Parts: sequence; C-alpha cells; structure tokens
Amino acid sequence: MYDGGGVFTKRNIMIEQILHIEIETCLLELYSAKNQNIQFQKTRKEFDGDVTLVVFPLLRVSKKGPEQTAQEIGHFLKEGVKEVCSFNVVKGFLNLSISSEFWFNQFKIAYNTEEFGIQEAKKDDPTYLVEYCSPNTNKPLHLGHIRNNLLGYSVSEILKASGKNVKKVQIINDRGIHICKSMIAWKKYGNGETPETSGIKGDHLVGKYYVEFDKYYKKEISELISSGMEEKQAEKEAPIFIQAQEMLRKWESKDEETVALWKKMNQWVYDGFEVTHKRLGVDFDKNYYESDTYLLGKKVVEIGLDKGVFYKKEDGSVWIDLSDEGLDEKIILRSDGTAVYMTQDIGTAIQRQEDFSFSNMAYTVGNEQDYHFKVLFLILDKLGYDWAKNCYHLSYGMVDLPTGKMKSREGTVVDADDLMEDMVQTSKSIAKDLGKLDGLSDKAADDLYEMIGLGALKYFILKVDPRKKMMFDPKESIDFNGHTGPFIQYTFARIQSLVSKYNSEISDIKFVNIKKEEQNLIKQILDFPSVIQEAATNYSPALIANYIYDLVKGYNSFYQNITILGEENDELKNFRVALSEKVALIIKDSMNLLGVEVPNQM
RNA sequence: GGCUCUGUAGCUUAACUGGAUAGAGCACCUGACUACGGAUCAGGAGGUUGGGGGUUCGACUCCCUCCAGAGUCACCA
Repeated sequence: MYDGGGVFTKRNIMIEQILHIEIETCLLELYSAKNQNIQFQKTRKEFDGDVTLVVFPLLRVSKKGPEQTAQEIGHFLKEGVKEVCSFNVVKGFLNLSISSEFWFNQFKIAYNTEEFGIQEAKKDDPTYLVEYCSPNTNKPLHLGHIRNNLLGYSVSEILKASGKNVKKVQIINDRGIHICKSMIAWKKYGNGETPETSGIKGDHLVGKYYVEFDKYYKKEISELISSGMEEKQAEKEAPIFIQAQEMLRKWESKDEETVALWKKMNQWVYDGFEVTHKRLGVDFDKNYYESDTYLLGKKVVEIGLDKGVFYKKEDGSVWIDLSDEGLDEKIILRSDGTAVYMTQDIGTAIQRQEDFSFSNMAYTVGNEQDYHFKVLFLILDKLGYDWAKNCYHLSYGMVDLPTGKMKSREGTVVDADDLMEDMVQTSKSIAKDLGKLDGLSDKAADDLYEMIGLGALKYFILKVDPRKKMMFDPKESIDFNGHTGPFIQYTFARIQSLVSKYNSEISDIKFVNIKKEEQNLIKQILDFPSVIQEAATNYSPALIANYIYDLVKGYNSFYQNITILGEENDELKNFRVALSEKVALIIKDSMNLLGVEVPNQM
C-alpha cells in the first residue's frame, strides 16, 4: 500500500515540514521529549488560522492540560518561527496563523514551476504494471467495463504523475467456450454476414451471435424437455451446445478451419474494441492473450510441486492447501492436465515479471473476484516471489442502475458505445440551447460536445471511491449543475476567457497584500502535489476528482467576490490573473489525470 | 451455513485513515448581473453516520453483537 522509498508523502506541504522541525525543538526544550507524534491538520474554516496542531497526543510529555500545553507551544512558535504570526487555542487544538508573505512566496514558486505537482519518472524509478479492461471476445463492452477502463487508465496516469514508470496491460480472454458459442451460431445462421456487409461494428456483430446462440440453445432445450427429457440432461444434450463444445475441441487440436474462423471473428471484435477504446481515450502498452498464456501455468505447477507448495491427488489433479491461512483447498491443475484460471494467472504474472521486471502490479478487476486475488497473491508469495507482496487488487464495486441491476441475459445492459453516444448527444443539445458557441466551426463544436459528454461520464464515475458500488443514473450524470465534470470544465473555460482579456503579459509577480480568499486559494494550490501522491498510494482517482471540485469551488467564490480585471492597482491585477492562470493549469493537469479534457470555450 | 465487502440528509456522495459543530451536490425555499461568461455566487432548511454495547481525552473510522444488502465458497472464468 505504501511505496518502498519510505517517503512520508502524506500532507507534506512545505509549512508542515518547517513546523514539524520547530515543534521537535520546542518539545525538547519545554518537556525534554523526543520522537513524539506530531499531528497536523488544516484549520477548519470556522476558526482563525492556517495550520492546526493537535496537542492531545502531547499531553503525556507535557503533563499539563490541553489548553496550557497548546498555549506554551503556541508562544514558543510565535517567538521563534518567523512564518508563525499568531495563534489561538480551542480546546486541544492549537491554530497557527502563517504569514501571508509565506503563502505569497510559495505561490510564486509554484507559479514558476512548470507542471507543478507532477513528478517525472526517471529510468531507475520503480515500474508499475496496471492491468485493466481484460475483456472477453464474445460481446461488446458495457457500463461495467467503462468503470474498469476509466479506473485503470486514470490510476496509471496518476502513478505516472507521482513519479513511477507505468505500463498498461490487459489480458484478453480470446479462447474458450464463450467465443465458440458465437462462432457456431454465426456458422449456422450467419449467412456469411460480416461487419462490412451488415454495417454492424465488429464486436457488436459477434455479440449478436452470442445472443443468437442463447436463443437457439433455449429453444432446443425446451424441445428436448417437451419430448420427455430431464432439464439437466437437455442442457447437456442440446445439439447446438454439443456443437460448440466440439468446436472448442477442434480449436484446441488446432483444426485449420476452426482456427481461421476464430481468428476472423476475434479480429472483428478487436477492431470494434479499438474504436471503443479510442473514443473512451484509453490505451495499452502491451496485450496478453489467453490463447498464448493458458499453457504458461504448467511450468509453474512443476516448480510448485518441487517446492512442496502444491500436492498431487491420486487422479492427477494438483492442489494447494490454504487452510492454515483460513482459506480452503484450491485446484491448480485439472486431472486431465488442463489449466484453470488460477494456473493461467500465476503463469501470466511470472511472464510479466520477466517482461518488465516490475516492482508493483495492480489488477483492475471487479470485487466479485476478491477471493481469487487473495489466493493468487498468497500462492505467488508461497512460491517465493518477493514481488508478490507488491501486487494489488484494484477492486471496484458494481455499477447499478436506477432501474435495477445490469444483467446481460435480461437485456438490461448499458452498452458502452451507446452510452458514450448518448452523453455526447445530450451535451450537444444542452450546449445548443445555451447558445454560447457562436463562431465555432462545425468540427470544433463537435469536438466540444465530445469533450463535454465524455467529461460528464468520466467525472461522474471516477469521483466515487472505487471500492464502493455506485449508482449510475444517466439522467443525473448529464445534469450539468453541481458536482460534475462540465461544472469544472466551465470554470476552466471561463478562466481562459479571462486571461485572454488581460491585455498585458503576466509580469514578474510582485508582493501584494493578499486577501483571505486569495490565501485560501493559494493553500489549495499548494496541496496539489500531496494529493497526487496520496491518490497514487491509494490507487484512487476519486481523491483527485474531489480535490479538483474543491479547488474549483474555491476559485469560483474568489472570482465572484473579487474584481480581477477591474482592479486598478496593476500589481494586484497582475497577481490575480496569475493566480487564475495557475488554477486553470492545475484544473487541466488534474482533469487529464482522470482522462478528461478541458475546453477553452463552452 | 463459512468467509469477505457495503450501509452516512428524500436521492447521489465527502470526511486528511482516531480529532473540533459529520462536509458537499441534486431536489426544495430566499437573495445577487450599470465587474471579468448566471453552466455562477451568497444564504436557509434537511443527520441518533443501520440498531445496541465496548475501547478513550475524543469514534462515521477500531473491537463485539445483532439487522439489511451484495459478493464468494466448483476439475467456471
């Protein structure tokens, strides 16, 4: 969960580092105490001050009441630390006010730092692998995949920004009975239909035949039942089902015709996925295919047997006993010698270690597989791979709909392509109603609708803590008021407009007296670096999303209450434009970490 | 049934990992464009954080116990 460097990344903005050192000296002098738990938090807005020291943990060494302890430390800091200009005590909380000169100077440094908060990875920085998407090739992507893709992509970008080398990978489930079902249905009832002849996107076309399969399968079952067969028997003996199984056997024995059909239909799916991925704005550095990796696990099994981690039953199947860890026995290899999912995952993990020498790996997979990954990491650890402890299951909750659960068999799935298109169309109609896009070319306007529609979707999904199940309400997600992506995009666009109306160049920023609103905004800006680090260690885009929202609210309040371009003092005006510009840059950089773009006009 | 996760305003959700009076948005009320974009801002109302115990200076957060929901426990993936 924490990076290996032992770096203390939490809330490490400059002022807390300074105060930390000073307070250590203070505690030593006043109470001869060392190595105390020094706890800071931001001062709540209803109190005076910028940084608050929680003194309760220090009462042990001060041997005095909270009020008095806080007073003593407060006096010491006010006397000895130039940044501390005043303090007050409320119960056990010491609120410290930091001089506006300090904040101003910090802002100046941030302003002059390009890509403030973002840390470029060097070659020998650790490499993180992020697996996400990992689809089956028998049907198109749906809403659940969207959450998966957005999370995986965003986490990758956040890790990059936190100074890690990152590789995005996916494993494509391209073999097995599911794809054979589509294949057999297409072969029997497809009449040679292709994406070209039908105009249907490849993944949707293959999905169509997966549904067809199910239709004929059910029909055959009921026919068999009405002719007197037991249901279970019928499910096994339905001709189309037997044909699908036969096809899988043919595929496994590398039957030429079957492999050719498999390749053709999978290619349709890949072409379709590519369109979806592109529109969604996600990409991958390397794809792994199950048809390549499903044989990998066998080597591993031998290693495991040699080490005594696994054991063989009489029928030849291979198992691991995890009952000491409070889990059960788990099968690693079937008695017929074929691999199960777990075998493959072990093999793939090791393969990836050979490919990338990663230090950490994150799997973006829904929480219904929590148990699977718990077991997987445990097995890798038992096999003696020291990187196993750095594997992380980025487990996310299901996406529910207001209408109920998403079930593919009941046809209540929200298709990814349809959803994106709906979002874009909605943003189009709203933007047209508002009529602010005069002077934009058709192309530029279309790009904008795309940006807003997808921005709304992405922000809505990413702002929720990944672990929690979430409710996706299409209506609410396209509401452009409130805590939404378009709200943030709007603020960005408005700043662009403001900055472009500022006639002069932003000159060297001179010290000016800043107001409370401005100081608050500066503090929010200075939080950005630690927010990135925190989001990275927690694998949580939601932390970024919520940070941006707070920043934007802070800015809008400033914007609404303080004149910027109307300010007569040139240095003050210069500062306020610079402040606005910096906020815009952070909005842009942080939104990009979510995979969301921001427009100059909307 | 065993194990895991979730439960916060009518709805969607935050809470710096144990800190101050639990923050926001939607919806509902009240105000604000003779300043830079009103897709905005200022304010009001709305909470026994599922219930009950415990730990402590202090609990949405940790422990126990119920209640409700979800997932998982296959020679499925």
